[in-house]
Amino acid sequence: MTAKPGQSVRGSSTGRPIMVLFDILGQRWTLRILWELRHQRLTFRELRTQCENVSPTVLNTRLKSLRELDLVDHDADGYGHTSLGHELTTQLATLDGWSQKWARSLEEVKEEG
Amino acid sequence: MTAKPGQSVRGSSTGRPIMVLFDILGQRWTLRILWELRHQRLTFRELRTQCENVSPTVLNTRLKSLRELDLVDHDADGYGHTSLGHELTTQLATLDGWSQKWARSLEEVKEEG
DNA sequence: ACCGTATGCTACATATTGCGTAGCATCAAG
DNA sequence: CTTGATGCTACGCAATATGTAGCATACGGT
Repeated sequence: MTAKPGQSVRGSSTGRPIMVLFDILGQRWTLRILWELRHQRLTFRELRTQCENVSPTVLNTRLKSLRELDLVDHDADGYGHTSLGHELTTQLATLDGWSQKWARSLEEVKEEG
Repeated sequence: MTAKPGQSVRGSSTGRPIMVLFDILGQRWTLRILWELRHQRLTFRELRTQCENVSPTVLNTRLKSLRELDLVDHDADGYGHTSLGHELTTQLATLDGWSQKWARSLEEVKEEG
């Protein structure tokens, strides 16, 4: 069962939306799945390939959750973002730029140390 | 061992920073830990309490990773964000507002359906 | 010296979750 | 009536998380 905002999730009985969000994003492959769908819709098998052959068991479980939470939908062209899912992924996209800066910063630490 | 940018992580051999970031954020409690430190430093035990008594095993493992990745540090006042950790958490903070909108949207779907 | 309390952290057994391979059912095209 | 693509499930094994207990250290008070 996928927890929804307003319901208690593992690690939070408040049901605060941010906690629900952290709960699902904190499951392996969820962030990656949203990410891989950022530019185009993908079939189940294409998505598997993009996600380094994640096991279909996990992929299916995640897709079920993401569909229940109205972040991903499914049609004849395969899986893709809903409008909400698109918004979320847009927010996440800002992390891409930041992560590159972060990586450079870690490099410097390594060289200095 | 904590993967760093440039090294291959579970699910990605490219070492792309965004993948490394997704790898660590996609572990249970990581997002929550960063979140709870957003306003003040906390001791190990305070942090446990804030995180609904997460097991010390997991908390310690996460803190180790976050320290290796220069997102969290530790001093006499306990654990807190590094400047990089603060930046990251600032990015995540935008998710808080979005998640509330998302929760309202899910409510509407429930009422309509 | 001794106690009470706080700190960060580890051990260990159990429970949950994820993984990888194989393969099923359905459908459309040749 | 085969071939290839689809979405998806079964199942056995491995990795990860959980929860309780407790250790070692440091501090202040008596």
